[in-house]
Amino acid sequence: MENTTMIFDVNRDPYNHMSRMLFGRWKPFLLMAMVFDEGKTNFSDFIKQLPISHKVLAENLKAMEADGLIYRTVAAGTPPRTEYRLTESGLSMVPLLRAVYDAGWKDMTAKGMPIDALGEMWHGYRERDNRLMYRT
Amino acid sequence: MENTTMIFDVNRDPYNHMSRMLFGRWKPFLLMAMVFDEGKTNFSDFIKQLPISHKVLAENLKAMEADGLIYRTVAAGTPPRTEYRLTESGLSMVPLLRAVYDAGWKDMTAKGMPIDALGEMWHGYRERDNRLMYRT
DNA sequence: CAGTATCCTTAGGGATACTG
DNA sequence: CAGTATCCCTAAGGATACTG
Repeated sequence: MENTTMIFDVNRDPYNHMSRMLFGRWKPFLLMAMVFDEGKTNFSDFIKQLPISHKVLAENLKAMEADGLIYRTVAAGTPPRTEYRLTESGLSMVPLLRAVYDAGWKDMTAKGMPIDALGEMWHGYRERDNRLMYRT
Repeated sequence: MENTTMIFDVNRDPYNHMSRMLFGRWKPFLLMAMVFDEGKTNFSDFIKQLPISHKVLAENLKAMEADGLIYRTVAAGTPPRTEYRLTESGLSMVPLLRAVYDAGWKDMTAKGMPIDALGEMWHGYRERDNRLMYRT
């Protein structure tokens, strides 16, 4: 066969798919928040737990919904309450997230890098203290 | 305890550490290239296999060296040959990369999204064909 | 061959204010 | 409460040319 110029299309690659769908700056936290809240979290609870803006939160939740990781329910009332829950697909990503967190935790520890204490609470590396984990 | 304003420092979080160190646009490919080349790859071999610019490649390799994932050797000669190899630490990341690739491959397949054929060759989902995988 | 050096474009995120 | 709408800023990456 002669010279071929066939090259990678990185945009059709599973790594990039996962980076986009699951490993942005906020998505692992949003997903894990739903796990720790026993499956449902409302909009303002995300805000209380993370230094994220409304805009970025809304964007991320929309993308995750479009990717089939979560779904949204609105309970009527005044004011109405919107809850976000994990789908089966979203739940299936948890072990992978934990594996990534574990590898990162070990690498940072080995290198003597400081690790956020609240993150450790979220992930079971430190005892949870809800007085610290929620802004009121 | 009264109201506390303690919040996350996402920059001290293992997810972000891993995203930065291992999951950029190119790093999984650079790392896997070294695995498939039996541990050593020289600068231009990366260029031949990926649509990456010299500048971005150099930046990524430097960062990976600083993070202890790879190391560099220069063999004297005309021209000199520079080889990059995985460290123990870099090699230890391979199972995690495979797990992420697998999850992404399955998710994309389930959703009917097209997957890059060359990437599949790299990851053992399709038989390797070096005539396709190298630009000459 | 194995890089630097410049310059440019874009996506992701941040701050703030407004609305049903 | 649960979002939109604006505007801004920076970091990652791309194109191209140059060098020991």
